[in-house]
Amino acid sequence: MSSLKTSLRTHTCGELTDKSINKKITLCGWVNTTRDHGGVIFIDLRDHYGLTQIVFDPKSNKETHKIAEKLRREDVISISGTVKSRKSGMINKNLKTGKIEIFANKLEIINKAKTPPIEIDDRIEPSEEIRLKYRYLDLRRPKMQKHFTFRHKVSQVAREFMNNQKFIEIETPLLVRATPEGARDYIVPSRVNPGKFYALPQSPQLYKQILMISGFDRYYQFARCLRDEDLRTDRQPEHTQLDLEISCVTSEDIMNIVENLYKDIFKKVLNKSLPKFIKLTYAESIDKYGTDKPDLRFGLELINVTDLVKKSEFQVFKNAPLIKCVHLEKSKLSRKEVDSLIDLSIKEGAKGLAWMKYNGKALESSIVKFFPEKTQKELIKELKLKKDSLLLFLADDKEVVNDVLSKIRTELANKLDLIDKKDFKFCWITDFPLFSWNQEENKWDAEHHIFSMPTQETVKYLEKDPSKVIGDLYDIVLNGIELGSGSIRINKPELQKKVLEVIGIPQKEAEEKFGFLLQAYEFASVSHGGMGLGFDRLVALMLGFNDIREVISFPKNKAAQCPMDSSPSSVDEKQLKDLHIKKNVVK
RNA sequence: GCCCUGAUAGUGUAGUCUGGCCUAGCACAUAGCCCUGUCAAGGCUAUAACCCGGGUUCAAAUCCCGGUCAGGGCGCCA
Repeated sequence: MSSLKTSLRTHTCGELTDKSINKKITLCGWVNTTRDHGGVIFIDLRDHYGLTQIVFDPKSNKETHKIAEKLRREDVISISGTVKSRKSGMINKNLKTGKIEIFANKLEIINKAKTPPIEIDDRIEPSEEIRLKYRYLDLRRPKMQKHFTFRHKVSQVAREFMNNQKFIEIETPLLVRATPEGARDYIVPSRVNPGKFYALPQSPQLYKQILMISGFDRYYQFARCLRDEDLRTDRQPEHTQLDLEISCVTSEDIMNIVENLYKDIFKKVLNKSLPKFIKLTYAESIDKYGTDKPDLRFGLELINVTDLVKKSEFQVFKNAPLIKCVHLEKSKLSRKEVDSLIDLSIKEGAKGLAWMKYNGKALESSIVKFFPEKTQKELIKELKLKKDSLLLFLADDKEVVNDVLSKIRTELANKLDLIDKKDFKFCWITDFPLFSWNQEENKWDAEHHIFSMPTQETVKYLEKDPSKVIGDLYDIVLNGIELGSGSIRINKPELQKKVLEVIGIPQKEAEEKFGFLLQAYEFASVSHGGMGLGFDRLVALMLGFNDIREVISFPKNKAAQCPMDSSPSSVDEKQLKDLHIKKNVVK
């Protein structure tokens, strides 16, 4: 007997096989398709588990056949009947239940359906707008049912892994203190505290650190994180992260645990064995790929040629602080395609993109004449050019070269189809600088977050030269997308205050805003660290999507609205009055 | 705040570059009829659309201007 048997059904639409021949059963579900032959009528009945073919034969039951003639797609019905095996020629191999069919002798229409505005079908992909407005119908589609079953599986494997590693799941508040750093907070007015506001958490960061101070050795949580910032394909106002924190660890320990977590997930969910994750320092990653989120599914590493080509008469190269190039072997790029890459570089902020082609004997391009023969020979030799090698050069200051050339690298890979879509290449990026210089505000910013521990070797530069301070920080990157980041936390209040001072939060302000955290650390904590792992992104990538809305049940549109329930909405004057809030909408 | 792209029946699209052959094509859906073995059934018939406003032109789905909406990106997102 089925474990999913209820008072209203004996089986689901996805489980009956030839083992159940002649059984009397009851199914309940949606009419997926009807095929009326004038006489016999076939109905594919659908529920979460699959499809089952129901047969209405006028010869055996006139009454039900008459009702069946009226059935339309998406009506919900309950049918009782007998499981019959199909003759050999009539087996449907595309269906789990394709070896059987149900001869109905009782049919009850539970609910007639209005004609749905979208097909419950994976053939036609409706527009984003329609999908979100009728999300409940969109979610009925087999594809979406699969996405959420898949997501559930991933989260179950992750939970199981965490539990086995002795992590305990602890929930932290949704109504929290607003934070001055980082993203814009969603704020919630407090009725009982006029003029005061809670914030919705951007992450459980402070709470999990405090949980370590409290002595909970290993914590995790599937935590909802909220940010009031503009949306993107991979950014929603709320997203889920697998948040974790561990006591008495080094970053190595944490990376090991997280690496094993991902390996376990890929093994158990996709049956894929992942090799050991590559580790790059921030400096190495910037050097080779121009970004701290490198996509390692393809090569095309950036080559620093500053010293090699600086001596040229080419003004652009002569004056540039950094010159890097990408070496494309066996290039078949047309002049037009190269031009479009040049356009891309300009759009992304470079002044241009220089190129040279090697024909097997000599370099060709309009700029070759500016380079002494010796330099040309060195280039050919050093970069091991072969016939039809194409070099794309970018000369500018450090930031522009790395930023733009990394985009050129990705563009090339997409254009030349160098990426195996089924490949998953994880890597760790470590040794991030703790601070970055904010030119607009003329101050230091925290590169990751303000609670990260400086490394022992570089902590001494904290006051003299913050740019030299390296954080005990690590990011996990999958296929060029940042999946999560973490660090060992500062657990000494004095050091924390110093770090806050560097980024322009003086002691007094620090006391006011983070006093509770600093105070907690006064009571002594073991060293600890952790990570926040983007869960929507992981699931989406595993399924081959960039769009996280594919794995979020009720996402917001680009304007952060939900077309289904029309949120955000206005509220009653009474509600506002209770909250001591006056509307002052400026347009 | 800025940039780019798009808007054609219920849904998804063709047509727009190069105005006229568009009385707007196709698929799915919907309605009706035929059909007793189909299976994302088949056949026939029918219903149904050029986002809004202005302009250019003999003529606008098509070109121009303004707006609205949607999507993608930049900024922003420690």
